[in-house]
Amino acid sequence: MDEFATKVLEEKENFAKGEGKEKILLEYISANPTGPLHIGHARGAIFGDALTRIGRHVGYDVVTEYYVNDAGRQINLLGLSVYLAAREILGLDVEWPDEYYRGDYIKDLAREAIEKFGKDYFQEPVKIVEKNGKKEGVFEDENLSLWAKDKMLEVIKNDIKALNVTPFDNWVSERELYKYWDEVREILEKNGALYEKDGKVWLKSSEYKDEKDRVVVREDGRPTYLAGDIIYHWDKFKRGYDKYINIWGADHHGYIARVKAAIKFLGFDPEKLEILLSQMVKLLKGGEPYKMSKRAGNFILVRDVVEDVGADALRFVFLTKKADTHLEFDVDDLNKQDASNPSYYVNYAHARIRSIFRNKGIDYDDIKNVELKDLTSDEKDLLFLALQLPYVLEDAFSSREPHRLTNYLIDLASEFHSFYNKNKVIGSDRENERLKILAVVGSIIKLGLSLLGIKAKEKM
RNA sequence: GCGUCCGUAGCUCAAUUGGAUAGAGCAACGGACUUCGGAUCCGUAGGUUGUAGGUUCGAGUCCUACCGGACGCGCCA
Repeated sequence: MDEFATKVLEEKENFAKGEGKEKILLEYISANPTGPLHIGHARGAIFGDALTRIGRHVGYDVVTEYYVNDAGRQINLLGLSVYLAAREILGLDVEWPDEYYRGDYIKDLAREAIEKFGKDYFQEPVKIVEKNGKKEGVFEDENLSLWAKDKMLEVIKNDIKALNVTPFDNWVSERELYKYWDEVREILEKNGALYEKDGKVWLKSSEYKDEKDRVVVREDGRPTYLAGDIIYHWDKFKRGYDKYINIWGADHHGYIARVKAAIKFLGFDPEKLEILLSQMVKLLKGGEPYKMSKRAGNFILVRDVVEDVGADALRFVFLTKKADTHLEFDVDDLNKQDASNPSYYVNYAHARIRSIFRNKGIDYDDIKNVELKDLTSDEKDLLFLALQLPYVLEDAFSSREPHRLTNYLIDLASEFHSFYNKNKVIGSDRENERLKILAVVGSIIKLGLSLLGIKAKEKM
């Protein structure tokens, strides 16, 4: 054990590092660029980032990717919403359709759009038509839609940064992928995946576990969203990774079968695609359910929560639980900066250790050559647990369950606090041995937290 | 109705993937050295793991049915 303890202190943040494992493409968040990230997105974001950090540390070549849904109806709806909001600001008549995005960010965008495009741009009223019993706005100006989309992407990038999520390696645009549609369609046809019916083109996804076949080209010739996703996965698989991981919101689970079917029809191995679901977060506020709807504009912004409690506390809360089970918590609880927040518990353990070294006026390096022998059982237990980190990391990544690392850190902190209350360090006749053990524990906590994207506190 | 997932202490969640007496935190109660930082520690209490069967040496974990909940069942994304 002494040998490993010394290794922890010598290698510091490089302890338990591996290399040369599988190449993995990890796609996550991929929220529509039609609004800022809300608390539901945060769970997937934090989950994906923890996986990335842990995976990279233990030696996987993890490449991260965000798929930008910058085509289709939602983007059009965004442009329409900004246009209408601008007219309202300008004091012009507005007839509201049934569906449009609202919320302060739309108004902010509208004000900016007036600056950028000029007042005259918004003179023409929006025609409203009845479609399937719903009032729909007719809006065809791509310029405003795409401009608004780019603005939203900037906002999302800032939200990602605020969450302390490692910057993405790739941003892939759905819009740009459609130019490969003919090529992909040819492959599908050659593999007998498509047929025509009622003037539409269908994918035989029911041949591979899907409930029914799916339309990929509409009657008017426009490919559907699924077509875009097929192109995207074709593009992914062509890039030749060992494994592909997608993190989706659990509400998309019904989509898995058709995408896997498509991959098979493209001639690739669907087993290489692993889809992880991040369950919805059920939020309460003051004990009452907090209903989130993007269109209604009453959702909790990542930005606001981070401003309120900090990214670290939010990350810790999410990373203590499995990502694919339901999670419920009260927004008001995030404001409580007390013991009910386990991130304080772990951080406190670290801060205590640092405090001991401050009092002693030395650092970890100064005691790394102390030989550990004849350890008491308390000392042995604590050191042994701290040295489990490499196994925990391996396990947390291969099971895709970063919460195992978090719970391990809570265990380790608990073991330490207990030890601390029972055993004097400074001034004891085993001072040097104990300092070395605490140095190991401190290093491990710091490293573990950093792999969760949390910075260990020196003082609290 | 069909499909996917879930149901563990009053509350929020764990349980080394089928292993020994199901564990933490919060809430409750009782204690701890005038502190190497009490944001801590020690203890008490709290459970027939939704219900009923089944598989086996062994089930919170696997299978079946039922009860309860979430989500999906768009030519939206």
